[in-house]
Formats: sequence, structure tokens, C-alpha cells
Amino acid sequence: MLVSNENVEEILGKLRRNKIFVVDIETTGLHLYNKDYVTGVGIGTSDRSAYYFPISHATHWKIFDDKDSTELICANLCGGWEFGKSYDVSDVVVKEGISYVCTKNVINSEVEPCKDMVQNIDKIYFYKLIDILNNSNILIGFNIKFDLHGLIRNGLKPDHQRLVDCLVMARMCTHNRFADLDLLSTYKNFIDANAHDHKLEYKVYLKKHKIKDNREDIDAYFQSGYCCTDIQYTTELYTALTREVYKAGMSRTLELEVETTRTLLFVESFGNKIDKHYCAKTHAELNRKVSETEDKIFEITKEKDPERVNVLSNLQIGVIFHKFDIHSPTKTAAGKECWDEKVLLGIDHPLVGKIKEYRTLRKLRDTYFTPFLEEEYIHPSFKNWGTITGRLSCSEPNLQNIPRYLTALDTDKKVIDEEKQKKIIAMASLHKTASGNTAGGASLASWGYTGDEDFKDADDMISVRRLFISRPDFFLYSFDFSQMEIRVFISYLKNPRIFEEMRKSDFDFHSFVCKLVFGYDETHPEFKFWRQISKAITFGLIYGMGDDLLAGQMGKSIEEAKTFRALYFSKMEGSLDFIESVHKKVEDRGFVFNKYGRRYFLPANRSYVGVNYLIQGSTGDLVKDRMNHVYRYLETKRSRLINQIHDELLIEVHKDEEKDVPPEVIRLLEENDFGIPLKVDVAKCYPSWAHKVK
DNA sequence: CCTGACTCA
DNA sequence: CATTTGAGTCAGG
Repeated sequence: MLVSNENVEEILGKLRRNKIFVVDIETTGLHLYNKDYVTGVGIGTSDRSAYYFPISHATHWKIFDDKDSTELICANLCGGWEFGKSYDVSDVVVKEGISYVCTKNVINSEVEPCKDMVQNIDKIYFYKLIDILNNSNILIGFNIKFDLHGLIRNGLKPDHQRLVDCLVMARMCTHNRFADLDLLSTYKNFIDANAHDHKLEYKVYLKKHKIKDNREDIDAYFQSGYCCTDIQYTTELYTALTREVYKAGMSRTLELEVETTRTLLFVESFGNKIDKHYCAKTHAELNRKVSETEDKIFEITKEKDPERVNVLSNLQIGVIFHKFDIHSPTKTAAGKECWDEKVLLGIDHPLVGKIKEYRTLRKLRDTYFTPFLEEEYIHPSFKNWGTITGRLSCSEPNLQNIPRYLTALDTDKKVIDEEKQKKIIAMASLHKTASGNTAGGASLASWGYTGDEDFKDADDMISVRRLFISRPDFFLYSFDFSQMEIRVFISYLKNPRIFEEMRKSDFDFHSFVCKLVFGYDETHPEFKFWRQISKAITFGLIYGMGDDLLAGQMGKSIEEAKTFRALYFSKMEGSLDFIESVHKKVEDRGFVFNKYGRRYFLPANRSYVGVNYLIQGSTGDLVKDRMNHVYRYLETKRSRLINQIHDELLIEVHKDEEKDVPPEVIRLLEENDFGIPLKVDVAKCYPSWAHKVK
């Protein structure tokens, strides 16, 4: 029901007798740390009541002379308002002895006065509500971090409550990777397949009232109905999904996620500081280079086509290459000609270098610089419901795929020697099957691969990680789990010898494999490169790759790949047993549990995926577990967790805590319930994430 | 194997 | 005509 100044005290009194609440906020949009704000708050209680507190709905409406808008004609007729004028929601017009209240809610020609005033509650009641939530024991929501962010912006301090996200539980109980997990779909899946589609109703309302970015104009009555339906659905889902989670034996996973939700909530709200100066400067340089490259592309293509070619269009690339009598050797999944990096490397034509260069520049500019131009701090969204394995995913922006390597700005001047050429081709071929062609030498300069991660503020190099800096008085520290997935993989093997080996502080698994397979040790000049190849192959095995793909990655024949796999299995005692036992479980009963009790369902013909799910998922859950411990430790400190990239944590360490915090964080990260010998490397990143100070 | 962002069609 | 959807490419683990 809709709360007003008249009944708010009574309702707050009722709420004070509760300790468990379902929360759902309504806002003007999704950017709560930027332009958007809370328009209303919905609160549900265990007796299934739902209350909507309107906070900042628009209270001024202009009456337009619009034939399509029946409500306004009606308002005009029944209330005596004038077209073109602005009215407050609390305005009352008396006509023939009847009071009419200005409301947007009068939809059809029912000429009746509106008795309830559609008005926001006074701010003081909102803060009283926040106070009640601060003293609660459990807060329940659907995608609850979003709602909590909106409330945190208004004084909520959820420091002790259980924060239960029904979306997280829905993910845990949904076996289909592509399933729609929005509230309505989830409700239909778990509660009632024929549930009323309030979302559609909402959409129709928005369209009818021409509401797009002006969500504050939504009528509070209407919003209340929508919000209370959300609350009702969420409440029912909470009961059903909790039961489902326990029935499936995933209570431990749930406890982990409840903690993780709080950790992530604060990671997101701290945000990451952006170097505005570097952003603006680099953005300008990129703009200049983008048009330069566009011109150069035109120089090449104009002999065949007077129009400029957009090389971001797969279609147009094909058309122009055909005019040069060049055809792609490979097709995409949908049967179109493929013009990806691997294909381009096999073509000897001046265009390919420019295409690669243009793609790189546009991606950098449009993904990592343009969106941050106006931002001082960015608040990403980490999702503990984003993956089927249990890893986090991250969006707006995705901080988990910020490029590691530097990009050369002036590729024309760059000299690429033969050694580097080989590396570029090999690096590229790691990601796709080999084409067999040789690359055109000159165009390789555009590949911009440097192998360097360290940024030295050189004018001709661009680093995206250079954008990320710390607040004044804080320093960025990076904590990196060394070869974590491998260590988790090994923990599944009955192999005490390698386990002991891993406890040695200088143990490096990829070097170990490199020596084993290629016979190259640290003294070999190309050791670093071949270690990189070994790394890719190990991951391939963990991913459950077949012999054909493995051969492609190794650049060897399928026969040799088989030999390599056999050698790997024989040297890695217990590895074959583990993989076969996973296959057997999936084939026998259809699911496996990871180390935190997360359950993975798989069809028998995809049993090989189970190996990856267990390793990736146990690793993901283990990192979240350790993150939660670090978060708890930092609660009493000034330093704070600001980012997670699967096996790396970024912490802003306060200048007065540099002595104590890093060693304790390492200790907390390496500790675990499974006796896995984890190893964490730490680096101070100053002045930015791109700079690693040893 | 697990992701997300941007662009084009 | 605006909005949604799938594909392609490429960044990370």
C-alpha cells in the first residue's frame, strides 16, 4: 500500500516491531552514484504486507493540450485547470462545491474527484525508516546491492545484518547458463508460471506517458502497485529458494554468498579513483590518431572505392578486400567471412595493419577513455550471481578485463624484428586455430604487442591501467594469488609429492611444465615466451580441451598432442584419476559439488566440462571466502578493498597502515580450510595500477 | 572453460 | 522510426 504523511507514523510503528525486511527501491535510473536518485522505497514484512514510501516523485505537472492524452483532458474538464500551466500535485481546485486534486492518475473519463493526495512523505520519515532498517537483522532483496546502494546514499549502514539476495539464490538453483534471471522470469520459474506480468504493464505505462529519462514523473500510485508486486514476488521467492538451497545441500555456499554480498556492496561503494588528467590527455591523443588512421585507410581504399570504408563493419571489410581480390580462408560460426586478428595475420596487404590499428584505437577510446572523461570515481557492479561456476563477474565498467599490456601509439615508427614477429604470431595463434599462412612483415608493426606490463610514462605508449589511481593519502596495493587455479587443481589430486613441492616458496608450475615438455629452463633465451605457451596449454587441459584444440594451441600435430597429454598425465600423478572420477559422477548422477558445496548440473555428454567447473568454481568461491576475511579485517582500518580480478585483489592502503596491513592481508589470503598451499604476491602500484613497484 | 563492452546489421 | 537482438571481435581470468 501507498504510504502518506497521514498514515506514515502508524506504519513506521508497525515496522519497528519487525527485524526482517524485504527491500526494493524505485529510482530515476541506474546510476545512483552519479545522476540518479531514489524516488521511493518499498518495504515488505514477514506477514506479507508491502508498503511503498514515495520519497521524491515529481510534484509538478504541466497540463498539455494533447489530444492523445485523455487523462489531461479529463483533468482539465473535471478540475478546471488550464492548458499549458504547471500545477503542484497538492493543488486543489474547487468546482461546483467538489474538490479536485491534481493527479496524473486519472486515466479515463471517470469524472471523480481524487480523494487521496498523491504526495511524497516528508524526509524526516524517510530517515526514520532508514533507522529502522539499520536496526534490522535480515534484509532481503532481489539484486539487493542495487537497493542497498540507493539506501546507503541516504544514510543506511548495513554493517551487521544478513544481506540475502534472492537473485544469488536463483543463480545457485538454476542449471541453465542462459536462463533469464530477472525477477519476473525467476518468479515464473520457481513459483507460478502464469504470474501476472506487471513488467509489461509498467512498460505500457511508460510508453503511454512518454516517460524515458524522467522517471520521477511516474505516478506514485502506479509506482506503489508495481513496487509492492516486486516485494510480494521477492518475499515468496525468498521462502521457496531458501528451501531449495537447503534441499540441494548448498547451505555452505549460501553462507559464503551472504557474506560476499556485504563485501561487494562496500567494494562497489568505495569505487575506484580515475586520473582525469591522464584520461583527457590520452583521449585527445586517441582522437587524433583515430582520424589519422581513418585517413590512411582511405588513402589505401580510394583507388577501389570513392566512399570511405568503415573497417569496424565485418561486411564492409569483406567488400573492400574482395576488390583487392582477397578472400578470407575461414568462416564465422554463422557462415560469414571471418576477418578476425588471426585471419588478418595471414594476409599480406597494407590494409591489414591499418585495420588492426584502427580496431585497437577505437576499442581503447570508446571503451576505456570516453566513458571515464567526466568521472572522478567509478562504481562498478560486481555480481555474485553472474556466473554458473561461482566466480564473480563485473560490469559498468567491467574492471576484470582491463588490458594488462601497453599499446604503442606510433606504430609507423616502430621497428619489429624477426624475434618479435614470431612472438606476435604465436601469441595470436594461441587464441584461434592455426591458418598456416605467413603474415605480411610490414603490417605486423600495428600489432602493438610489447610484452611489457610496466608503464614508464613514455609519450608513445598508452596504458589503460594508468587511469586507475588512489585517493590522496592512500596507496594502491595489488595482491596476486600465484597460480591459484593450478593449486586448486592439484588439491583435487591424490598427490602428496607435488603438494609438498608447491609449499616451496619459489615453486613455479608453468616453469615446471615448460622444462618437462619443451625442455627449456630459465637459462634459455626464449624461456619467458615458452613458459607463456606452457601456461596456455595447462589452462587448456584444465578447461577440458580436446586433442585437436590442444594440438592447435601447441602448434603441433594431433598425434604429438596425444603424446603430450599422456606425458602430462604420467608425470602428474593422480590427475587422470581425478578427471575420470568427475566424468563418472556426472555420467552416473548428473551433478558434482565443488569445495564449498556449490552444485553443478551437467548432461552426460558434457561431463568433461565438470572438471573446469570444479576448478574454476572452487577457486572462485575460495577467493570470495578470503576476500570476506580481508573485508572483515579492514572494517576496523582505514584501508579498503576496491577491486577483484579473479585471482588479484586491489586494496587502497592508507599511508599510516602500510607497515601492518599488507602482511596481514597476505596472511589472511593464504590461510584456508582446505590445506591448500596458496601463495600471494604483493606489489605497491604507484602512482597508478600500471606501475608496479617491487 | 568462464565472462562483458562495443559496434554493426 | 525507435528499440531490441544476435553476431563478430577482443579484453580479462
